[in-house]
Amino acid sequence: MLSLQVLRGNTEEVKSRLAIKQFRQPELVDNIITLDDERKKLQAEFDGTQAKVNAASKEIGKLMAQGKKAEAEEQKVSVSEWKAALEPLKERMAQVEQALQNTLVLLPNLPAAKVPDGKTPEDNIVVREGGVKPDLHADAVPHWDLIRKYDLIDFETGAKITGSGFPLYKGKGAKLQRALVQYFLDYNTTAGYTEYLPPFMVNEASAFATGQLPDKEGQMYHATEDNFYLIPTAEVPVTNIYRDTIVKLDELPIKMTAYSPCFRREAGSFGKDVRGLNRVHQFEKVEIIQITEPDKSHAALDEMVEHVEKLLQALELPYRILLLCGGDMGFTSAITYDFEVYSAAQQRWLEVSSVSNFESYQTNRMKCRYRDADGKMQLAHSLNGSSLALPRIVACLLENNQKENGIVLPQVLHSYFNGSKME
RNA sequence: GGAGAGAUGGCAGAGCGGUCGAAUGCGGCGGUCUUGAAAACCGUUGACUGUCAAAGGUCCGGGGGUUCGAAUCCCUCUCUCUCCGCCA
Repeated sequence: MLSLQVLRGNTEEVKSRLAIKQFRQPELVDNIITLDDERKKLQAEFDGTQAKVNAASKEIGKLMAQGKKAEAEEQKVSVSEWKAALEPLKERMAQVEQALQNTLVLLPNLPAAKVPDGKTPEDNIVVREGGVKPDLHADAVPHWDLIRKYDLIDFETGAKITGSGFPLYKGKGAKLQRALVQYFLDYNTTAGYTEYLPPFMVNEASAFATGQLPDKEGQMYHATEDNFYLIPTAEVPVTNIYRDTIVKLDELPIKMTAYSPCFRREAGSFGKDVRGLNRVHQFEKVEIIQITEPDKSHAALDEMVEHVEKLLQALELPYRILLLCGGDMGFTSAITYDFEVYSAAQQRWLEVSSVSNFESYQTNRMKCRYRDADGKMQLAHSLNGSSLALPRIVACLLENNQKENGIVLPQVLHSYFNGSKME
């Protein structure tokens, strides 16, 4: 969440930048400042009275030690009067504090300077394209037909076991998943990311810290009996490793990677968007996460973008990189690049990665700080990105590499797949 | 699931209801000494809030209670450890 210092210090700038994010309630910023003023006023009053109570209590202790009982009793009377006055103050403070927090979490992150103004995906900027769109043979078909042809995924049985959108990978389909996960993790660890295998359910505090709660409550599966949430991405458990911590300056940047299944309810989707692997409730993903010093986070973002780009190049897939406009960005992000690969048989671009800098939005919620060179406590910055989300990569690998007699995998996967072709 | 023990500063570990934000050790930082380092010695070393700066306030797992006063007593929740049960 945004810090009060920023809101108070740059009120008008905050409002205009929120507008780029298509946030329509600038009055909330003023409400927050009013509430904070109120909070400070109450706090000052409370503290003053509490100070008197504390002083008198010490005095009573001394008087008792000296045997001056009568004087002690006198003091006790004053203390109880002060304490009575404290009660309503305390209550009022709790209310104001609660209202302040509740409003504060409604504000999305501010967009970075580079972020283009815009409302819809059409306003996103294509930063660059790479790779070559393949010329498919005449009988080329979409991946859902290839999946059936080569018996890679049994959607129907997945639906029987659980429900629609829970694919059952099978045979070479399952093996390809494993190969991709393995390859992606190796690629990331080689680049200096430390590998983690996190819990796949998180508690409320973790879901709040990275911004899934309260904003995206309905998009997560919720195990109500234990109040755990199934993770929508490894970002949640992995970033939370550093919740409530003060990291040492020389530990930064922290680079982490993790494989996890991802669970998304995604209510309300339909049609061709959800066909085959385009959109599912459970999928596999390898994530990269960084925690950095504030003045280095934007360079880290560029580095992560390049990292993911090279991975797509290694997979020999046609891709493009989009800089998202204010209206299409996530709630918690300051700047986001989306990666899309071209699905040749569907003739459309599919999002396979999203790389974002959250600046101090998550770390402020998480209380993840470090001490800078001057010994001052500062909020770190957090970033993450997918490298990569599997289903759509698989869809494109299948579609783009289909030949009359099988699917030819890119070179880099041969050793992981223990073969070069699916027939 | 049952029984018991515990949760204190970066770590380890004291703490009689008052003078405890908290002994001590280690670690960290600064210094003396040294060509440099080690050792030794001296000093220093939690966070939040508030403020120009301070004063003041809050925090000893979370929440509640007793008391003029709680790290210390009571209740409750969570977590950790040990033993038993169950089990991949």
